[in-house]
Amino acid sequence: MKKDTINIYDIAEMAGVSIATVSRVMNGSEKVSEKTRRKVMEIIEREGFTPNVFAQGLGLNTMHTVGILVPDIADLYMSAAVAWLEESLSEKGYECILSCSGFAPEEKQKHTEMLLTKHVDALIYVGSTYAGSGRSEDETEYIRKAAKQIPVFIINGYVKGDNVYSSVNEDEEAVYEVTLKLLEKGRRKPVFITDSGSYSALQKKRGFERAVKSRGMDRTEEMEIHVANSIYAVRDTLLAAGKEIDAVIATNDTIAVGAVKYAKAAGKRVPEELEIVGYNNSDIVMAVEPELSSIDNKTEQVCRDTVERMIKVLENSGNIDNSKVSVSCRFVERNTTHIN
Amino acid sequence: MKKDTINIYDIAEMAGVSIATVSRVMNGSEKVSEKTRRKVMEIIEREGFTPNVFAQGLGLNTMHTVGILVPDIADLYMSAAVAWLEESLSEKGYECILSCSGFAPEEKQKHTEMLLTKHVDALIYVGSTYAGSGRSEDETEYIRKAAKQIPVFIINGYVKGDNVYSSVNEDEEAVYEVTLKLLEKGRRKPVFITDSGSYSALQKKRGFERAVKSRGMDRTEEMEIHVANSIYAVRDTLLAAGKEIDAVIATNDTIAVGAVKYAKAAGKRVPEELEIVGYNNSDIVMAVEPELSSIDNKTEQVCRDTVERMIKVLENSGNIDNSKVSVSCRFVERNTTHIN
DNA sequence: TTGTAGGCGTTATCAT
DNA sequence: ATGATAACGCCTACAA
Repeated sequence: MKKDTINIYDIAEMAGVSIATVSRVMNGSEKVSEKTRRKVMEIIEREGFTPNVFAQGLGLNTMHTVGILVPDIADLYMSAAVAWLEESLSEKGYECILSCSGFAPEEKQKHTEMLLTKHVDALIYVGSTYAGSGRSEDETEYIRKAAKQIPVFIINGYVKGDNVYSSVNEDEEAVYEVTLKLLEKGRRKPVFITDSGSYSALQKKRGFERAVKSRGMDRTEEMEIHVANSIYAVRDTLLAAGKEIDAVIATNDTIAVGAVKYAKAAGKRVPEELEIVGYNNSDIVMAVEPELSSIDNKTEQVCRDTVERMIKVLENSGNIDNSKVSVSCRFVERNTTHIN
Repeated sequence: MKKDTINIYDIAEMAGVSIATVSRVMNGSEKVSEKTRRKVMEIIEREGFTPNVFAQGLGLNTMHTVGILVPDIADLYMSAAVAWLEESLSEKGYECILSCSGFAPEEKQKHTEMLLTKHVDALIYVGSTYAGSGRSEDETEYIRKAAKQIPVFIINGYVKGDNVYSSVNEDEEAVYEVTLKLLEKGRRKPVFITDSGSYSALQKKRGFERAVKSRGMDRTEEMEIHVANSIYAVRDTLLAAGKEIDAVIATNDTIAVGAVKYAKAAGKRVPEELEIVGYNNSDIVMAVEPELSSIDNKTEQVCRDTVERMIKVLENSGNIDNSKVSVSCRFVERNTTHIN
């Protein structure tokens, strides 16, 4: 039985040079005469030779691969983010290993370890669920541990630590501003709805509360609803609560759609009697009727920037790049609000 | 500077055995005495040793990794499929490398080659775009070429070839039946709308045409519309066409939502004046108003089955498993039709 | 049951 | 500019 794949020795032999020379040609070293380079290249191309990545990895301890962790790739926001990340990474010559961890802490850790085992060059966590609630440092300990081995990047969440780079949206500000506008236009019974206790959800909540208080209103527990991330769950929760509400600020678009469904079920006109603001400005905003006003958190930009930073960190490792980057959001008004 | 990672030699030394023994313990070989096994295991665990995957790969020529190709991970159907695939693969101890190829033939081929270069154990193509239009064998040649090296699986598309395993939905039948029902209920101006000329789109079209003809109607060019995969594009195309239509069969849910938007813009009541059927039964069906009737192509089942088959093929390689599996679809009626 | 040694295909460090 | 050779860390005949 013959070898199945051609290797550097074969090429060396055909070209009548040593493997060292072939390696130099492959890696674009200067120290090869133009003549030999051409000769070797010709054979490499003719034979369609590509170096064995395992052997390369063994020596260099890298396979130009990055691990992407995501709680749920079927989620609109996450899949959009992964799409941008993959594109950017691919442009830069990196492959990505996708790992869907779910939301459970043990699983997040397990998937992280799995990826480290594969010797990826960096880790990118997508979604603020990985940043925990901020209540305890322990929640994010596994991230710092990973960061001891390779640089770690977080999309939309802040985790403190050496070698961990965060990219966060100015969610507090965005929610503050939009809530304030709603109140200024006369809304009196706003509710904040979230499905999560993550870093970013907390930022948003803070923005909401700040706006409410700044208008001299009492912020009450009743103004804040925690619910599963499902259209029907939101609709039914609101119906069951039976409260008077005239504005909804949701921490994602799915929840906001649930609010629209609630309005329909309860016979409330949107936006006249109930204004609704979503978050993420995902593709679903167009599907709903009326079309959803939403806060755009600039996924594309954040993802591109993150990959850019990753490359920088990887190339001049030791770079003291700014470890936390903020990007502002943009309110996109459609037909579920009327504040501009 | 010290070595950064502990290796099999270190463990062997600590345990006072040879590396061969450590290797045997790691791989669960029978030929190790219970005593040494325990001693070695203890040290392995204490040190948290994990074998270097590159070295393993170099020898065994596998890293327990599969390549997943997808034209667009931000698409609802694709991301749902990838979610199921990743979950199943992960359960079986496989990692997945995600590659978003887009729809261009050269890119599909390039991404395929990239993945082969990484020595993945198998390739999974998600979406019938990879199966081409069926007009020419050339379109899918790159798939057969890949299949010479590793088994190839296709989710929702059929490609003929050795070592390529297809999983297809009975799309023709599904569309035939639903179209027939619509016609039987009195619809006279149905249109079929697609964004694609893929294998599965063609199956669907065939089902549509068969139903139309079976009712003694003339199938005309006008009944079939090709359009970009965008809500607004569909809406505007239908508005511009200004045709009388009373039923829409769409090849995906996004297109169907576009039809709903058209109905609203044109002042047609759904489903009374216009019935609309989507495809994929994706999450978006709930967001629209009225909620979308859609054909469920059982993504979860197809993905799980595919991974199951993959494992089988990988384990007893040479297995002559059935290379084409069909799964039937299920029409899910919601509020854009009234045929049941 | 255990150990020795060769091979997997690169890259990199020396000589030359 | 080029070649020989030693890592890299694992697996697995083959020997003992």
